[in-house]
Amino acid sequence: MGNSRVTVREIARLAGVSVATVSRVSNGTGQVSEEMRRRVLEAIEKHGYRPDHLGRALAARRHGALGLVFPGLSGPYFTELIQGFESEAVPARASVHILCTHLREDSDDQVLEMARRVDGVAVIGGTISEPALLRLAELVPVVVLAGRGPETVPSVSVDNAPAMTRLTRHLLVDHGLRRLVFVGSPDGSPDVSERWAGFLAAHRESGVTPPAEPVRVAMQQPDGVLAAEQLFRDPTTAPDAVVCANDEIALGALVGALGRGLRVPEDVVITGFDDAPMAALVTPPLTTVRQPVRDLAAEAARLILSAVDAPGGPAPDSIVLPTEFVVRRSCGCATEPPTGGTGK
Amino acid sequence: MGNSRVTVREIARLAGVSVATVSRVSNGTGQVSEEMRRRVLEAIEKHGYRPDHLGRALAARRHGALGLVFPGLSGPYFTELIQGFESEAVPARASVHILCTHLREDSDDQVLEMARRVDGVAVIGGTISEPALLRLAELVPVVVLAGRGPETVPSVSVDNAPAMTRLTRHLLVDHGLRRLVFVGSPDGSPDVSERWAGFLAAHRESGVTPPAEPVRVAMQQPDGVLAAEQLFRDPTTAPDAVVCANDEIALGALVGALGRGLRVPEDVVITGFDDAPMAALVTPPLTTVRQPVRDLAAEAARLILSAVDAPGGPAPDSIVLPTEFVVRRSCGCATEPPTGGTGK
DNA sequence: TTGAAAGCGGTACCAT
DNA sequence: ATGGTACCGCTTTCAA
Repeated sequence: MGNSRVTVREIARLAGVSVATVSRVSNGTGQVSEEMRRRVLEAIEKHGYRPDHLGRALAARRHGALGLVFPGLSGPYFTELIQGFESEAVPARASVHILCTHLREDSDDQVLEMARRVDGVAVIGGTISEPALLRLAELVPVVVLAGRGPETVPSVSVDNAPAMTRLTRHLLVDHGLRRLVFVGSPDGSPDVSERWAGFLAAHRESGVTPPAEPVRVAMQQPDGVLAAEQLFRDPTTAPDAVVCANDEIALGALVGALGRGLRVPEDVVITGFDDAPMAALVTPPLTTVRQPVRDLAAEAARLILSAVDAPGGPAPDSIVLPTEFVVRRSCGCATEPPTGGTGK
Repeated sequence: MGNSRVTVREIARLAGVSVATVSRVSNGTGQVSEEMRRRVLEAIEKHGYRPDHLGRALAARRHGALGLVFPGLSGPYFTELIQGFESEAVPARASVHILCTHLREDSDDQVLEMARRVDGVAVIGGTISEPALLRLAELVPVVVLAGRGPETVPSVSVDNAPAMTRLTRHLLVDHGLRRLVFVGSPDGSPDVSERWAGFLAAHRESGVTPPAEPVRVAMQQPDGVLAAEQLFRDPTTAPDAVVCANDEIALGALVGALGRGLRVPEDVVITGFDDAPMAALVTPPLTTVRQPVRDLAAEAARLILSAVDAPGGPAPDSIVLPTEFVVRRSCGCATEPPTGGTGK
């Protein structure tokens, strides 16, 4: 399997210098005379020497890798997340390990195992147990992405609750809607749980009785159409508005509603969360909340990277990024006037 | 950062045995007396010793990691792909490194860099240059996923061309459609290029003149709606049928067509490829080609894993997995009679 | 400036 | 069955 078996000693022998010198040259550290440097470089070039990552990592006691743990990637949200994370990791010469705990019982162990192969880990909120998170945090720097961890673990998230309150208030107050439902499972995901809380808060604020329970479904398009089927089966109990935990669900619900011959927003209002690329392209375009997913992940990577570089430093503060309410047609608005920050 | 600093020597000293014995116990290799084993286990337990992955990897000259390279993950296709790959890697105690070359100029270098950190790599067809692929292959075992590489590099793919020919023939012959368009870019993706070829072949077969060029767009839902907008802007040049390179595009095109007030399949037929979960759930359900994405990735992982275990062995044969034509309503069929293998 | 040598954390061969 | 020890490939003192 090729020439990857060339080692420092080999090069040292070939160039007639010591391994220390080779190391210095290949790393650009220390002082090396022009003459030596030339000889070494020549040998390196000639034999295609590239320092072995393992040897280097062992000596440096650093893997040069970051971990990213999520439930099971799906949809544009995770796409953005991974790319945002990579956008910071790659320039820092750190590779990215991913782990989908999705549907696996032993995910806590898997994560702990991963901790032995990376310098730091970002965990999507809700993917592993709190004890496991704590254990993990004493092994490597950890940050919770999209959620909140125990006090000691920093996190990066968005202002889900106020954003969802704002959106729900718009439906309740500006559009006078009364029978709203919330689609999504607050149980496993901190994000969704906060959005559900924001949904409830807006109801409380307006004195409208909210539904007792959310419609619990997963976060993908198919789940949205399934939810729509269930919600619109019986016209007498059908809601005025379907507030979805994310755009994927909303897109599915929209397809499902349209497929049953309903008009949106005339017969039913549908809203999302994320502002995924499709949100603006469907008919009617989706009213939603834009969140900076890429930045979120990039911020997480940055936090970890700096914790890795400054071991023993103070735990970084948690970060909450702002969202933006995006009004389009699916909520019943004719145009898009009231845009702007979440506003509190 | 916790007790991860416990080493073999430490444990050996604590248990009053040699490092060799500790190693034997912690690996379950060799013969160890009950007494020794107990003492060692006790010390291990007490100090929470877990062998360091780097030390182990260096000694074994094996990373215990596999790489997965793709253009830029998006949509259900890549979700399935990653999970299929992981489903084989994780049980083999190999972690998964991912690399999205998407929009990066130096992807060839990135991939070569990755090769130094993993034992083998799966590369999605069309993501890196052929020279880079060859270089890569002399560093570690490589398999091309969804595409074909140079003769010496094994690949795993599906029978794209015949499958697409079958689907197109159905439109041409069974439905008598004449003005078909193909949406997708054959350029970067071997999969798409084969599907385009299959599309052309069916036309040739039936003596129908195919469009001179495909409608080149990326592989996601937004691209599909954009394509629809462009295709249906001018009614006089609108196609009878939109054959999409994958379901994502088809879903987008469907949304776009429906959004413009067109009826599907009455006004225009739309077909996909993949049989993603949404395909069966939209209205009308999508006629498409089912491909075993998960199996594809799992097979790739298996191939790499066995190449890693049997270094110097013969290059494994390339594998072509069968697809299944799935007839639903979007092609104009009332029901779903003609199902079955691709048939050749 | 350069080199010898001591690790980094494990594994495994070779004696005993 | 057990222990001593030489690696694995690279970095980094410490002397010269």
